[in-house]
Amino acid sequence: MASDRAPVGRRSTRQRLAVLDALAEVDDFRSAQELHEYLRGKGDAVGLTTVYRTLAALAEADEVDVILREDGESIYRRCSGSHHHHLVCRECGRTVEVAGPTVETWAAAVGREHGFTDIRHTVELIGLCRDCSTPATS
Amino acid sequence: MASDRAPVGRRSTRQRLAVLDALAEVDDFRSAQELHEYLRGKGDAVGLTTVYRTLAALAEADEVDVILREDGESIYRRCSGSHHHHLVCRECGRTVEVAGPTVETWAAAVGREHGFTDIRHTVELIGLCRDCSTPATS
DNA sequence: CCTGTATTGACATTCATTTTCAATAAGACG
DNA sequence: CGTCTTATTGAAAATGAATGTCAATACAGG
Ligand SMILES: [Zn+2]
Ligand SMILES: [Zn+2]
Ligand SMILES: [Zn+2]
Ligand SMILES: [Zn+2]
Repeated sequence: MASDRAPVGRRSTRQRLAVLDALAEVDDFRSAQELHEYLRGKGDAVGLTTVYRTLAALAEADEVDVILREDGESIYRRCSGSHHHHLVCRECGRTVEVAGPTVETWAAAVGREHGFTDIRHTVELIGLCRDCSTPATS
Repeated sequence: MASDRAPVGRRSTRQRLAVLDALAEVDDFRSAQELHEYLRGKGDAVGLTTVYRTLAALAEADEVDVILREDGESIYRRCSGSHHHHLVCRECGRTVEVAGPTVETWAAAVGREHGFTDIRHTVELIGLCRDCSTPATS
């Protein structure tokens, strides 16, 4: 069944399944280090190197989203196939996926206007979710 | 004249002027390491630590723009005060500043729609400029 | 000039990510 | 099943950006 899920010369190993499981369980952005730690906690340990390699492969295959945190560390998340952006709460990390036809159009227009082609873009939104923006300390 | 250019307790040193000069000369995004190398080449050497410190201070004071390159390294550029985004050529690095009222509006709307407040955003465009998109090897 | 304090920079340190490479396991074939 | 080929793993070392340390130095005011 999973005919095109396993590119030629790609084997199915305990480690890869473990990383995929972890990504499914914590449906949220996590760094490679964090996932490695999480797996270790579950008793389902996977070498850090392998976590990095697996995530890189998944990102390459567009099976996960990668964004750069402000401190430069990459964080990964299992991701719906189609193109979209993220609205992330800077307090609790809650993430909402957002489709942005508006931005896509804008990006293309701006590029054309300046003679640029093959435009790609990075768009991330950061804010405070409803829960986290309450005045606090009741 | 430059009354508010030098915050209280900030001295004017050869090193700081050198970094500012460098930023003025290469009117383009450069990493701290690259600027350090550039200054060393000009014979106007400045310690790497100082380059980092100076850039951080300038960024803090909104005198330079900072963006995260895809490899996670921070790159800096002398910057016009008002808020804007960048359209960068992935080949030659040519940069165009772009004002994006469209995106600002979209970002605010999306945030509101999901109950988020205090929205900030990251928007960068990457493409090929006219020169670099020619079929090549003429 | 003198002096107090901000600043500098060589060096050490941290920490994410990558590289190395010998040991291991997946999967094909008989 | 065994066997063999090759992808995969992971511990340890290497890389490289960024930050911390701290004694030496230079700015600026008096
Ligand atoms: Zn929140
Ligand atoms: Zn988009
Ligand atoms: Zn903007
Ligand atoms: Zn170009």
